[in-house]
Amino acid sequence: MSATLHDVARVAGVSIKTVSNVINDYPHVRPTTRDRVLLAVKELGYQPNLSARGLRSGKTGVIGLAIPSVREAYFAELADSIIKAAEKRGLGVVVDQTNEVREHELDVIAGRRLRLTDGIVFSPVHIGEMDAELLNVPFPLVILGESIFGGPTDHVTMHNVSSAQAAVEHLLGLGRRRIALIGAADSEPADAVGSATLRVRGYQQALEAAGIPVDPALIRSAGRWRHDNGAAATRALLASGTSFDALFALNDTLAIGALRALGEAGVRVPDDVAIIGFDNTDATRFSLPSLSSVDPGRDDIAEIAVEMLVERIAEKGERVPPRRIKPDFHIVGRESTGFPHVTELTEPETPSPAHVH
Amino acid sequence: MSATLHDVARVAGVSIKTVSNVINDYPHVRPTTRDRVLLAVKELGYQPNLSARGLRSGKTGVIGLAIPSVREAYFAELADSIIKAAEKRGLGVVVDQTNEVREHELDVIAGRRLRLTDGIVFSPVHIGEMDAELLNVPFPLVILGESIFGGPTDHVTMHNVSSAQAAVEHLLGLGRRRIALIGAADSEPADAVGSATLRVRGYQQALEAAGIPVDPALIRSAGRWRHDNGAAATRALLASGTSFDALFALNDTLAIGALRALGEAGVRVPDDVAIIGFDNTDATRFSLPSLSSVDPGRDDIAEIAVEMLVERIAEKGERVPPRRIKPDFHIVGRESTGFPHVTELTEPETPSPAHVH
DNA sequence: GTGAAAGCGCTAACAT
DNA sequence: ATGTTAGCGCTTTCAC
Repeated sequence: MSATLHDVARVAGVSIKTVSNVINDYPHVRPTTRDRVLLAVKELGYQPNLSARGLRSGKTGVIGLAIPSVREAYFAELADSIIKAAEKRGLGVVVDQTNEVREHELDVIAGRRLRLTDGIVFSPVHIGEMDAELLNVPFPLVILGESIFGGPTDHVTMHNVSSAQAAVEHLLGLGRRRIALIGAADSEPADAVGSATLRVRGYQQALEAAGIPVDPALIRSAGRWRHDNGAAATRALLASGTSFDALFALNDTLAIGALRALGEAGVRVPDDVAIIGFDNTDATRFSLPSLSSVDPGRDDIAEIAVEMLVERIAEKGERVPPRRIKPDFHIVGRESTGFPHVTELTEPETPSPAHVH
Repeated sequence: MSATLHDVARVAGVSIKTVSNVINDYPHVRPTTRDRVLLAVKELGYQPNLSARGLRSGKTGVIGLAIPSVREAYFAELADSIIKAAEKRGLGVVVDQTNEVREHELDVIAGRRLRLTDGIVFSPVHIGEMDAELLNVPFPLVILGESIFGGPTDHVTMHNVSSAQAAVEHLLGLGRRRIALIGAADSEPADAVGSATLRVRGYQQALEAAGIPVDPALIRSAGRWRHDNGAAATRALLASGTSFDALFALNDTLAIGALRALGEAGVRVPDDVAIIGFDNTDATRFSLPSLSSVDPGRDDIAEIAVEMLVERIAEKGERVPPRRIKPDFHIVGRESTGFPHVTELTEPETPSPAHVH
């Protein structure tokens, strides 16, 4: 099989402790000794056994990311950002998909999944305030996207309420008054703090502040936030006969489904109906028309979450009290709300060198 | 800290071996003993230390997935399928993003990343036939998406050439004769076997079979297969003044970028230009117009890849010779090539139970 | 600055 | 059917 510390030590003519010191960049090693060891390492193609290291040190160098599904654009982009943030710190990422199943989410916080990890970044859907005590877990945990008030855990969340309010104000600013919403939660548990609930609250606040009554007929639930459900909710809205001149989709994927449904029905966007989505995913810049959206600061969220988790993993003894961070958001106006399209490259540029063989 | 086998053994009044037998479902344990052990397990909240198990057994229960980026729709959907296939078998998945950087890809096959895994599913971009010997790795490896001819590794690939040919035949069947292509490789290494090269070959074969000369002015490279590059390549094509009545985008994301660029230019799809993409990603069903595409059998690819990897991981002694599998593909006609739109739910239905608190 | 030895928690061999 | 023992490869005292 592969070489061990002992093999390297034998070849280099030193003890395994010295080899270990070199591998781990322990400073007090004589340069000549270090070189001898490194030579032996290269010669044998030695690679440390991470299971053994993990057993001894209690750290695996891997963190877990528990999200509903990588298949959904927001989470795909989030996972990309999380993986990059982890890689910067030398950490791997195990991705676990909860599929929005509460039992699966409970497994995550019970530590029944993702067990070879040093800590977990978790984006729950069905964990509410009533579950706060469950979050008292014996491993580092950072919660994303929801705010479990009073919980014992670090959170990196969004300004769900105020950014949703700003999105609706964006529509109001266009003179629209009959503003529909798709993506509300199907049912609302008493302790709901999910993104859907909070964004609906922002919608209501914006309308109330403008002196416009909230019309329940304009608020549609949509199940999971996927294209098909966005299209279906919009078709239902059209079929209901309720008139509307703007649409707030609680995320971009729903909005793109809505664009499709409106297009099929011959409704013009933004002339007849203005649309704004949420998340500012890559696809928003390439639909026809391009889609206005709320940029919730996703990259910041990922970076902060990983940084917090790393701190918790390194923490020993006295615990820092739980922290709660919300990055800034901003509204991005595009064609779907009457703004001009900008063809700038806004997808992140990643190095793509020529084929060097 | 957390309980160990010894703790459980002490509480249950048995030896640690018996506990281990129970944990690992070893059959020959007296039911009463088993119950006693399980009680102690529950009482102590015992969870096996996977690092220790990994060290001893040589297996971690985690596989690696190395792909260019989860942010790209095809890979997001692939990762979803791979994670589900792995979960069925009790395996976790560490996701590693190569970003199409060759050095990073070399790290993957050198085992310098994803080292806490039992095996790796790898979708390379810059590994060519000349690298075949590098694939002689000491760990289970399944290659996706490319076929390194004569390599020592299991492959699950697509019918890149013949399905691309079928896609172009689909366009020819509409009576189109000036068929452009976007997404060709920027440069072509001598040993290129990448998806781009193979799909271009299918394009050429289709044209040649139809007696239509291949016009290099109709073939555009596009860098990475992202929306922005698809739009840019299409704008360049339009700006070049070369006339075309159909467009084959080498993947759906490029195609959606192309739809955007054509829409901006007032070109009607499919009337003026018919478009077909590749991958049959979720987004194809919700663009305006909806996008015809090649369904390469992605779910099958994921399932087969994980199954092969699991077999290799379990393999001892005599090695089965490398296998090469290509699932069936098929062409999906939608509005962008003049087919009617179907509003069926074709995104996978995943369980989404009500909020049960 | 380097070495010797203990032991992390588990599984596999062997013994009973 | 259950117990005993050794040891996976590493890091971590504690010597020297």
